[in-house]
Amino acid sequence: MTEMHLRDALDTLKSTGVRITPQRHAILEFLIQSMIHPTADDIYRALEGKFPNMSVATVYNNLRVFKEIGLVKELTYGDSSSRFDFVTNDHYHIICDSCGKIVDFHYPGLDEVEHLASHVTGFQVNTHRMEIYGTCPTCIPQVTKV
Amino acid sequence: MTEMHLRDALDTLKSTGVRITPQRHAILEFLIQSMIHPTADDIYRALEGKFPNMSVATVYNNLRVFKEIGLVKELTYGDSSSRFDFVTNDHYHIICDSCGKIVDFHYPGLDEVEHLASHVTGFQVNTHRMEIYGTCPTCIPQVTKV
DNA sequence: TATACTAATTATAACAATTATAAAGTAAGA
DNA sequence: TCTTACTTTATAATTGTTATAATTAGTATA
Repeated sequence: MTEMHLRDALDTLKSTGVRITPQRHAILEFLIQSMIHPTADDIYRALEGKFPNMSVATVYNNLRVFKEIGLVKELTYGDSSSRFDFVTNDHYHIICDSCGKIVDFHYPGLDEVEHLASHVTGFQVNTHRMEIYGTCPTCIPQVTKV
Repeated sequence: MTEMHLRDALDTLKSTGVRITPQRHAILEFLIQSMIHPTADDIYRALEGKFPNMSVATVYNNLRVFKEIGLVKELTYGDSSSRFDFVTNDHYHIICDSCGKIVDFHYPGLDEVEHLASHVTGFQVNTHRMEIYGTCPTCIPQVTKV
């Protein structure tokens, strides 16, 4: 699973003429196998064992590159720093207001909203984003108790 | 229309025990009558004529207060700074990728998504956000032309 | 395989949005 | 009016992100 995604991602790099460096390889690998929708800093700290000299700028630069070629999505929630998500099939996120955990879920039918929005506003629609906020099962007891 | 919203908003302040200061009054008034979903800095600059000594911190503090009592929503898109939106009835935003314009539109049926998400993930759902991205009618000619 | 060219990385500085702090000022109830 | 707790102000600090310039390293080509 991870290997397949990684191989696909590296192919995408090759076919778009983006050089495959050890840092890029490692960042992609981490993004793919990570389930935590990491921040740039998460990635930086996760890889500083393997690349003691890597600069934060490298992380940001490459995340920008990955975004440009469509491998990665940037998630900007209310909190200070962006999170990054390796793009597989379309999914949405549900976020715990209490502990911040992000869980993926899938919902097929949001194309209709795009059509309506396009019709009402005259925009040419490209894409959309949606997030749901709530309390995760782990946090419900704490939040509910008086 | 503006007056009504403003009166309601001031009532909300009173009933939640938040003091009504001239700065708060002006920030709310600006948020309500402004159609541009302003940034904190937009607000600050819009009011520096009326309040030459107002501090940016005041703007941020009060936007936080307004958010806490539900008068205002913070919109965090990809770009650097947050935008703020006075909460009236539920609406969504469609954003032009080319010029950044934000247009409101209304769509009733997203409760179903909340239910499904709740069912699949076990979360207790509070709210959601959605934005649509595309090209606005004004920008379509520029983007389309070869 | 060696060479050369171009792009990527690093280290650092700069920047910009936001938040923290402490002192001075003020809204609103007694 | 007086008092007190909350707000504002001014400023400094913090933090996430980007720009710069020099060094390093992929990759195509011979």
